[in-house]
Amino acid sequence: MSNAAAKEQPPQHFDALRTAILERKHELPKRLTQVAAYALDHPDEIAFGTAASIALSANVQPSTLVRFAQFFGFDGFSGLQMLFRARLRERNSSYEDRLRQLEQDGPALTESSSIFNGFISAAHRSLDAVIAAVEPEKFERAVSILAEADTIYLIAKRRSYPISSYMAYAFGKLKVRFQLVGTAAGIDDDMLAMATPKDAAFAISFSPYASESTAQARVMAARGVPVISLTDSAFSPLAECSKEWFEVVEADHAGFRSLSASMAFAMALTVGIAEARRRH
Amino acid sequence: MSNAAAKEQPPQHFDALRTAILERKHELPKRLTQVAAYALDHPDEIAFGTAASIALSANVQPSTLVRFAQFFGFDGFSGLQMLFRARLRERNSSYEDRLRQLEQDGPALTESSSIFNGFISAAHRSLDAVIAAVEPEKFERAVSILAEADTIYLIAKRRSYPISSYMAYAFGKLKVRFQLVGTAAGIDDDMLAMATPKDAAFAISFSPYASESTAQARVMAARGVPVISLTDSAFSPLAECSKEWFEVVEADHAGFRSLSASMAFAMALTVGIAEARRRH
DNA sequence: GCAGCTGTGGAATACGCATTCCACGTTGAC
DNA sequence: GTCAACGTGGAATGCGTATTCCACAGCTGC
Repeated sequence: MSNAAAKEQPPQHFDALRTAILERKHELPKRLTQVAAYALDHPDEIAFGTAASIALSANVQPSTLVRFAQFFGFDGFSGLQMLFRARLRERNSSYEDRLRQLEQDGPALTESSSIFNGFISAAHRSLDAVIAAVEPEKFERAVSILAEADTIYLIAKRRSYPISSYMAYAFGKLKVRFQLVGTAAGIDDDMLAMATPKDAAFAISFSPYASESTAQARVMAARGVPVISLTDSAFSPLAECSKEWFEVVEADHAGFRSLSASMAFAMALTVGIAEARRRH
Repeated sequence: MSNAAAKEQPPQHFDALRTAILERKHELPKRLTQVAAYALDHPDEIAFGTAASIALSANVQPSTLVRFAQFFGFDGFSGLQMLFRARLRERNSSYEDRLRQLEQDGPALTESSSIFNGFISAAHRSLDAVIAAVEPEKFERAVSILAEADTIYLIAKRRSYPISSYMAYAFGKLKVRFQLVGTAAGIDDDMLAMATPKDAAFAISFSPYASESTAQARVMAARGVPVISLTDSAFSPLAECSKEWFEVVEADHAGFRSLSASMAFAMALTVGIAEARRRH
C-alpha cells in the first residue's frame, strides 16, 4: 500500500492534515474527494457532529468517513475528528488575539490591510443599519405584492445592476418568472410595454439616480404596475412612484461603498418571494 | 418542585445558562455546586468530553452530571452539552448578542421577517469568517500583482458574475483598465488571446464551478498571465492555477447564500488596487 | 431518637455510536 | 470479452455512551 508509511504516522495537527488532503486530493477516489471537500469547507460540522450526521450532510455513507480517515493514516474516524476539535479550541483563542490586535495596531497596519478591514467593518455597519431601518410589516407587504405578480421586472442600472443580476440568477434557480430590464440596448421600452397590472416591478437605484431607471419605474407605475423599490434616500425619485420602498444606506470606507447590505436585503426578498409562492 | 417551570424552559443559550447557574448556585446541593464550578471553569472540557471523562475530572459520578442538567430543565446531560458546543462555534462572532436576540424573537415573527433576519445574520457570519480567513500578507501580494498589471481581466460566470460586474463598475470609476470576460457570447477567447504576462486576471468561481471560468483561468495561467482568484473551497480547480487565491465561504440561510462577504472582499481588493496604483 | 425526605454513589440498562464486513458495481488491463 | 482489483453502499456488530434505577447515607423537623 502506498499509504503504509502514512498509516504509521497520521497527521498530528490540523494544518498537517489540511496540507496532506490538498497534496493528495488527486489520488482520492470519488467519494473520498467528496468527503475531503466537505471536511475542509465545514470543519465545525466535523468537530461536533457524529459520523452518522456528518455522513448525511456530506451525502456519503458513514463507512466512507472511516475509509477517508484510514486513508490518511488514522485508526478510524474518531482519530481524525480529534484534530478538528483541537483546532476549534485553538482557534478561539487565536481569533480573539487577532481581533484585539486589529483594534490595537490598526494605524500600524499596511495600507491594504486597513482597506480590507475598513470594508469589512463598513459592511458590518451597513447590515446593522439595514436591520434597524427595515420594518418587518413593510417587508412582508413587499413580499406578497411581488409573490402575487405574474412576472417580476427588475429595473437597475450601473451600481445597482450587480444586485439585480444576482436576483435574476436566483429567480432562475427558484423558477420565478422575471425580466431583467437593461440587458440588451434599445429593447427595454418594448419589454416594459408588455407589463400589466398583474405583474410587478422591482427597481433599484442609488444616488446619483440613473434617469433611465427612474423614468422606467414611473412608466410602470403610471400603467398600474405595482412598483417596489430599493434606494438610499427618502428623497429618491423612486420613493414617489413606489407602492413600497426601502431605504438601505451602505456605510462607506474612504468614500467607497460596497453592496454587502443591499445584497443581503435582495437575497432575503428573493427567497421570501419564492417561499411565499411555494406556500400558495 | 421549585424548578418545574425551568423544566419546561431550559436555557436556550450559554449566557442564559451561565446566569441561571450563578443565580441559583446557593440552592444547589454539594455535588451539584461542584459540577457548577467545574462547568464554568472548564467550559471547553464540557463541550468536548464525554459524561464519563468529565465526571472523572470533576470528581463526581456521571449520574450527578445528568442530575445537574435536569436541575436546570434539560432532559439530560446531552442537552446541556449542546449549549457548550454552540458557544464554541459562536465564540468567534462578535455578533453573538444580536444573533441570540434574533433567535429568541424568531418564532414570534412572520416567516418573511425571519428570512430577512436570517440573511442579515448569515451576512454577519460570513464577514466574520472572511476576516478570519484572509491573511493580510496574501492580500497584500494579490493587490500588488493586480496593481502592476496593464489590464485586469475579470473572469466570472453565473453566481459570481454580479461581483465581477460591480468590480467592473468600480474599475471604470477609478480609471483602472479592465476587461470583463463573458459579456458578449463567443468573443471571450479572442479577448483572452490578447492578454500578456504584463496583464493579470482575477477569476471568481463558487461551487459548482463553471467549467468555462476554470478553463479560461487555466489558459491564462498557462500563457504566463498571473491569476488571482476568489473561490469557496481549497478544492476549487481555480486554486491550482492561481498565484494567490482566497477562500470566502458565505454562510447560508436555509440553503441560500448571498454575496455580502464576497462583495466586501471584492470592493476592498478593487480599492486596494486603485490606491496602490495612485501611489506609484 | 425516630420518620421522612433529599442527596448521593454505583450498578444495570438500553440506546446510539464508530467500526467492520461482505456483496455488488465499475473500471481498466490483457 | 474476461478477469481482477478497486471503490462503494448498506447491513451487522460490538463497544462505549448517557441515562435510569435503586439502595443507602445524611439531614431536618418533630
